[in-house]
Amino acid sequence: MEHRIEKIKKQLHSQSYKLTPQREATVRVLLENEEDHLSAEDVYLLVKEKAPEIGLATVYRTLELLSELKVVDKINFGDGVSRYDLRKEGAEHFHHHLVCIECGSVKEIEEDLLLDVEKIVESQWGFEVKDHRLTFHGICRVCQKQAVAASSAKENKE
Amino acid sequence: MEHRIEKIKKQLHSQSYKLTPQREATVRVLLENEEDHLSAEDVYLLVKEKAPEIGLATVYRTLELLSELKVVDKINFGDGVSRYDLRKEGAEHFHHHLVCIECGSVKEIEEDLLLDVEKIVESQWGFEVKDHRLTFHGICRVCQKQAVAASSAKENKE
DNA sequence: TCTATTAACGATAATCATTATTATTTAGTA
DNA sequence: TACTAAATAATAATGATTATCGTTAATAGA
Repeated sequence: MEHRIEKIKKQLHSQSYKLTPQREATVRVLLENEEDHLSAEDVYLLVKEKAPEIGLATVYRTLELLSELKVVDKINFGDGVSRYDLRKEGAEHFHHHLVCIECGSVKEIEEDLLLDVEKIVESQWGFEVKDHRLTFHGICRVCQKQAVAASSAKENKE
Repeated sequence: MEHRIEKIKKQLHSQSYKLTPQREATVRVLLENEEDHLSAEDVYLLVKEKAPEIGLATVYRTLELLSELKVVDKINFGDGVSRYDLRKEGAEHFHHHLVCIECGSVKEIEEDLLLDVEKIVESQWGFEVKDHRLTFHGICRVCQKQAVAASSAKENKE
């Protein structure tokens, strides 16, 4: 964890930004909740637990800054809120998401599945790909099992 | 065009919705601007040209309805506005987008490039894919050429 | 060390897209 | 023709995000 904070600190310094206590607190919250997809409000509330004097605007400013530096990715699942996701160490690309339309869960895929597709896009459309966003909507493993269980229960009943 | 409106009318009727004049005007605007990625506000202004009495809320409601019926897809390019895109006839999936980070242009790709990737997701993550959203960010053909032209001009100057 | 300069901050007002409300209109039907 | 429910227009309300502005903290030079 400290190692990653050091790294982010260097990234900030390289663009002559500072890692202020507020920014550090925000980054720590992101690191501690890496699995989640926090909204700015979520981050604000979590940071407030440790540093109650922080302002919401600062959280927004920090997230925006981290987003520009590609430390976090700003994503939007269509619910009207932006969510912020730490980019994994060394990852060049945005990771992919699996959004379950039943339970709303979001799972991440680290593997880059788009290398071949990007080659096609570059050769066929002459488009130089810099980054991508890929989200699948569907039914997660858990909900599939529940659906099966529910339908067999119904059969027994009938 | 009339053919496609008829089809949408049937889709509405099948769920016992009506194709009111306001809804029809909205659909026509979408059909006439199929290449663009209009925001609700954009649609509203265009519809207003033909049917000035329409209200913004009605446009929102109509777009939401068409979105539920999968007639249009609601997309978000991260600029804080939802955009609405007619789904092509017979298309089962959302089409892909190429967003240029230089000039902001958005190009569509009709071909489904994700069939293989979806198979991997289904087999490896047990996730039943229903739909997808794929956007590439990068530099379009035009901007690439301009960059080349600009750098060679610079060389000549030096 | 002291002061000037600037970045960063907190509080809060402003903005803007979207949604909710409500009274009215329309279409279909008995 | 009158009844009922859906759909609408106008507008108020909401909620996320951004801008403003006075204050604070960090840094650099005298």
